[in-house]
Amino acid sequence: MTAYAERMPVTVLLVDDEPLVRAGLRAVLEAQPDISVAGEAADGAAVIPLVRQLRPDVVAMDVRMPLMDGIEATRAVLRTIQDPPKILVVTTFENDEYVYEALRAGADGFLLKRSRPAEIVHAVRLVAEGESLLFPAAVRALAAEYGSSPARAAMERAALTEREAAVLRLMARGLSNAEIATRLVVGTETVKTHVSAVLAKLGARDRTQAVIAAYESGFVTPR
Amino acid sequence: MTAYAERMPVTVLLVDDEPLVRAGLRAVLEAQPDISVAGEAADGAAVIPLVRQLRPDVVAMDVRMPLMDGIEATRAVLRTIQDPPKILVVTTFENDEYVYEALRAGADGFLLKRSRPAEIVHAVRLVAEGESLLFPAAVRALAAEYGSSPARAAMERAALTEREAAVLRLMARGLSNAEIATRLVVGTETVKTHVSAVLAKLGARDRTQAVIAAYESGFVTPR
DNA sequence: CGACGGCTCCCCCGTGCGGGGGAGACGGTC
DNA sequence: GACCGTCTCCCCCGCACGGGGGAGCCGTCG
Repeated sequence: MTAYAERMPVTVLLVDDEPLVRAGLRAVLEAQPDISVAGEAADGAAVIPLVRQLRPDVVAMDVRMPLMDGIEATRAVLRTIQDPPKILVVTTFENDEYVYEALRAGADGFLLKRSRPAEIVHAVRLVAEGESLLFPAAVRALAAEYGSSPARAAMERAALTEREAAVLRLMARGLSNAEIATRLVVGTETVKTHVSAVLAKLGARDRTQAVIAAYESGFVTPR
Repeated sequence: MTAYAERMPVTVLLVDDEPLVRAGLRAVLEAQPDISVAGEAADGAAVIPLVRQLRPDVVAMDVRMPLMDGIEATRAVLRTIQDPPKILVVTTFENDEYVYEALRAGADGFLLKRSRPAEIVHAVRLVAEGESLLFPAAVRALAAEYGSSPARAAMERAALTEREAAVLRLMARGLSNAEIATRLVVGTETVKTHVSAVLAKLGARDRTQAVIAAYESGFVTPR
């Protein structure tokens, strides 16, 4: 179970007033073994203490929020926190005046909510590495240059393979081997192989212990 | 005990042009054992064949989509499909003219993207049961009556005895029946009795689902 | 008093689970 | 070319798990 957490995964704090968007970002990002969501906030006003506490590498920050918007929150983080996290501004609209405001305020990147999961993942990895993503075009260019399967390279260094992670996620939802097989459109024997691999890698004796490890490690999260 | 999957889970088709929203809805809905996402579509134009193929109970339909919008798609489904699925219109804005259009076109419900997960889940369950959700206020009222989180509500209704709770705690730490028996200084048959009671009360099919419910309800917590 | 619920233990029985082994196909790396 | 990792599928096999019964002991409560 020392799997992911050990090799310096990218930790992300999600800040968006819509739980659905947070859930989506979380689902997309947690699917990557080298990215983990450290926490969530529903408003910019809650960012400062959370950043202090969680020390995330990246903050995925919505622009429009009820109490404190993304611009104010970005300014507050950069002013208040020493060695601040990278700030990835998340927005709905292509040409959002607020986004440019946020970038002027010091945000490191720019991400459209309508982006494909691979692009979202890629954007998080890039800003974490210190790259700047100022325009959606840049995201696409970089994603294209990266190759057809962006996740592959990172996956190879991960403890769980892509397939094993998928199986673990379904295990953590309470699915039986047969149900997982149906869902993934493979045979039950294949699922058993993956389950055995997961158990071995997590040091779990049975699927219940594996699910516990998934919760304890943050691979899946309650709520 | 024929727990969740048996009792006719609600199947949902997600139709939204934004992958992030689909991922969010999927994450929220799949967290419920009695709800499963049958498929996804990125545009209203793809809905008809998918509905024919998947026969979902509910279609969660975005209003604004590039090729065919939710109104047109709703009309198309109701006109084309015999015994059509319930249509739950998903929208970003509180007062969206398009939503009323969609409702006039025959949609069964109305859901704001900014809704809390519990509300989303509740809305899906209700339209699946034939209820209509025409206004957000109705959703909130019902959600409020329902309680904070579905899993918690299930736990509260469960009313585990002291012994059953003790057994569940140990289950959630990965112990086998034999180990729990040793720990509690009782026979394994006794543990099995308690485990069965826990499964029945939580509506879980096996110990893994019980442990998941324990985490989701906050009965046990990570870390 | 009897009824009831919680805790304890017992039986039988089917099966899902997990370990062990092997194997073919594919895609990379060396 | 050989090699390795992943994904896929197959076999056998033992056992823990979970469902279905039943039963005795002990409290509380009407």
